[in-house]
Amino acid sequence: MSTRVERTHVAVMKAATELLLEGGPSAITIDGVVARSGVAKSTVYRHWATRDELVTDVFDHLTPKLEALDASLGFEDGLRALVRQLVAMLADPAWRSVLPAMMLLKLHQNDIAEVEERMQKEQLQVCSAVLQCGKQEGRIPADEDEGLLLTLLIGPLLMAALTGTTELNETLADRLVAQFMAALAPATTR
Amino acid sequence: MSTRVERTHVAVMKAATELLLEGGPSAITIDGVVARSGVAKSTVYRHWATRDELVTDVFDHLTPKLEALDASLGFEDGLRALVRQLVAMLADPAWRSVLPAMMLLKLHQNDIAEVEERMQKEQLQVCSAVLQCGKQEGRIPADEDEGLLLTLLIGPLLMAALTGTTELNETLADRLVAQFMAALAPATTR
DNA sequence: ATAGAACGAGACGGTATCGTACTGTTATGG
DNA sequence: CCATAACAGTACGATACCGTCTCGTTCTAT
Repeated sequence: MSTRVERTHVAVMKAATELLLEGGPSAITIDGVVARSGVAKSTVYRHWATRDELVTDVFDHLTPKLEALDASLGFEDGLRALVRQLVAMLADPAWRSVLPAMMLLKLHQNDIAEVEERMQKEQLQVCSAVLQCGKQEGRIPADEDEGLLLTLLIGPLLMAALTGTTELNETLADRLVAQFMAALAPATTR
Repeated sequence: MSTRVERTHVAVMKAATELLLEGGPSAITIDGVVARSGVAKSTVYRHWATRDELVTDVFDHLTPKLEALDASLGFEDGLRALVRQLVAMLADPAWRSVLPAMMLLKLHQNDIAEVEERMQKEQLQVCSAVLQCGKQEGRIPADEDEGLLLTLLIGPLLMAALTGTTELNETLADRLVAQFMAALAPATTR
């Protein structure tokens, strides 16, 4: 059993999230949230001081978390697991709709920029761990720029999610890992 | 010398574009455009029937064109030229700001979706020509999915433009081509 | 059981924006 | 030169939305 405060909080967040998915960020309207959630306006403003605060909270709750990978997997298996996790994340219709919204809003709204930054930082940490593993195994030169490698690795997934030119499935994931490894091979011999 | 009609048209588009870059799509306001351009509201509505029409027109005029490449370049040089052109396009600050806006709006607005679709179609044609060249040279299997290849090729550039994790320069371009070619090599031997 | 916190319902003022209408002025092509 | 198309300036009505406020009701913890 949950308290009343929790229930209304959840109801508002649910309504706001639905509005976001259906009509973009500008569709998150106090009046709209009130109408859809059944929660009174005065109650909404009891929980969030302003509309922007609510919007930011919605984005914050929608950012997917990347689970840390077991280091014992080793580089190649770890990489495969990472890409698989990224594919699952980007294949989610909700996130595919929210991601462009965040990309846009972060350019003009500091609140959203901070949320996006936190998310990226967390995800970068998980990704970086895998690359570190590759460096320890000698598959990646120690002086290699991690940001560059991650761009090469994740970029195609991002594009697939945003443009829909290619289906986000395991075929893409496997192909991507293969390409990444193939490009790495000559680098180890230099 | 230009006619008065052209001058006012340009003035309005310029003001609207500036507003878009400064504050995102929602910043394109008729009153805002009127204030900034010095063009009267009645005149704006003489050229565009509605606000959405103006916004769509702004996006349409901002979509970058990809120049068709000389087929005599051959596959590898053509690919290099293509990636160089894509880097230049995505390095443009204006386009880096407009692109996420288009990605979002196309999800909820048919006008913008059509503009984006036309752009993507044109660009795909140029990119496809290069891949066809590769197929003729036997560097790419004839049955290979072009969409998949382009995702692998362009994805990293798109990510670099959107997230800023890596600088969009020739280093990235060269690295990308190298990786792409390296991944292609084994595929020709299967 | 009861005091206090949380809530529902909705009125309200204020602001921003859209699109229209009207009047007088200015540029432009024939 | 002159008819007219294009323009400036601005008032206006219509919405949509934000955030505040009041008042009566319901839940919840002690």
